[in-house]
Amino acid sequence: MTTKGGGARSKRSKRNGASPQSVREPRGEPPLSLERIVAGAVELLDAEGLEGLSMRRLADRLGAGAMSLYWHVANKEQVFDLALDSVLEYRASPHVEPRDWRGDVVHMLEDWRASMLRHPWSASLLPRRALGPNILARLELLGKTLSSAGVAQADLNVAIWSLWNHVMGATVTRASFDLSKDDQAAAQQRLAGLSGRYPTIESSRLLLDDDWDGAFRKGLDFLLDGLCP
Amino acid sequence: MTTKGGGARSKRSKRNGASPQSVREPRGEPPLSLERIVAGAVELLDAEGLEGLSMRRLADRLGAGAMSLYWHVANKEQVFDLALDSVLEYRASPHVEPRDWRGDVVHMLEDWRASMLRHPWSASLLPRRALGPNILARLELLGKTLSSAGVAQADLNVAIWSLWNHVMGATVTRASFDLSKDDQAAAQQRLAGLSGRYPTIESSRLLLDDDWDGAFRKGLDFLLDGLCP
DNA sequence: ACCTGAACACCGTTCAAGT
DNA sequence: ACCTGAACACCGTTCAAGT
Repeated sequence: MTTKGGGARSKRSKRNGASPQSVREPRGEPPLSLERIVAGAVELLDAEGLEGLSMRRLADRLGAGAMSLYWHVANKEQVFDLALDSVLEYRASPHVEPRDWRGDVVHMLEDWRASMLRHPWSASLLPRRALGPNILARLELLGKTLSSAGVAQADLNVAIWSLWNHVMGATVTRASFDLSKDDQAAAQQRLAGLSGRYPTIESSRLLLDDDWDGAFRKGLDFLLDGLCP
Repeated sequence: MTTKGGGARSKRSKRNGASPQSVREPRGEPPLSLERIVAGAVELLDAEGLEGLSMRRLADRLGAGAMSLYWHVANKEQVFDLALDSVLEYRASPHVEPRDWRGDVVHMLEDWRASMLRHPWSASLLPRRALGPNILARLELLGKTLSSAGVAQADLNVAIWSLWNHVMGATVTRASFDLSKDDQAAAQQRLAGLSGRYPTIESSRLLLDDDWDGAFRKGLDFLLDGLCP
């Protein structure tokens, strides 16, 4: 009777007595495609976080038998990879004039960060073996912009990775700190309690500063200053 | 009989003599302290990676009953937090002269990165709610150095986080890419196959460039240039 | 071609019980 | 104070079998 938990969890469970299928849309069972799987995974991740995604729960949510996913997908890893890339699609603005390259870069990276913060699980997932097409497209656009802004070919990869690092580091840090404001306050408390062990970051209130957007933007400016003097 | 697997493992396997790992000290069972748990966790993580650490396997490795860990530790999360911090202890060099602050910062951050790369699992663990004493000590030292180098109080937190981001981003990226040289080559292959879809990063060989140390160092220099013009 | 349940080998954690 | 096994509610994945 292990299905009881899963069944109860899935929305609108009407006494699922002897129903052959888990409860799904009252009508029109959809056909279970790769797209539906990925979309469902993103929904589930948004709702329950990284830990909340299991193959069984995902299948249940899609109204499919527990093991049906494995026809469309090799394993759970792949579901993660696909969900991650799907969330990083970049809808570039029409963007007629290649005027302000610096503004372009800032905009691209702020959009990148914002996309990930909209799905906080993506942050801890990103530095991943599989770089999907959307991630590659973002890297390509970044590289192209930097290149046309005059970054030397020899410095290009370093510049790309440095900006990538800034986005990843800032996003991952923010996503994990944001989830626990209380812990944050507790940490600062602890700092204070240890009176004098960490005087600098205590007095700068490093752990309480929650202007993440500003810090991201200012840090990015510093980095771009160094990259393109 | 789901216990069969676990039972067979924990019964101090007398017959599977060739097992290099699960065998414990034949004599003198030690007393199972917090320190031993943390040390064992680090060993297990080093040997088997993030997925390889389970409470049961850890207990087995320590020669303890499966559930004994829970007397010393609240849950698995805490084991992760403790293992992570334990790996980030900073043995600062005596360091008499506060001469070259820039060199000091570079040294600190390279040590930080090296410590994490020695235990690749730590990279994907770090941006974590609990900042242990060793992590805080590193942040403190970094802040102090920057501050005494003349970074304005108003910019201090931004500077610290930017450098943190660089270390975290670079380390996580490197740790995950390093684990899959083949995938990396395959990715570049794929890039080439898509002829023209990603021309810039294809021609810069972004995915094949494996001078991680150099990229980290150069990116850090750019960042420091921007931070302290 | 697509989906399925049963089965296998695991998990983390609780708990009453042992010493 | 410290440790234990059994039990509970889960996992990912394989596989023979269904349609």
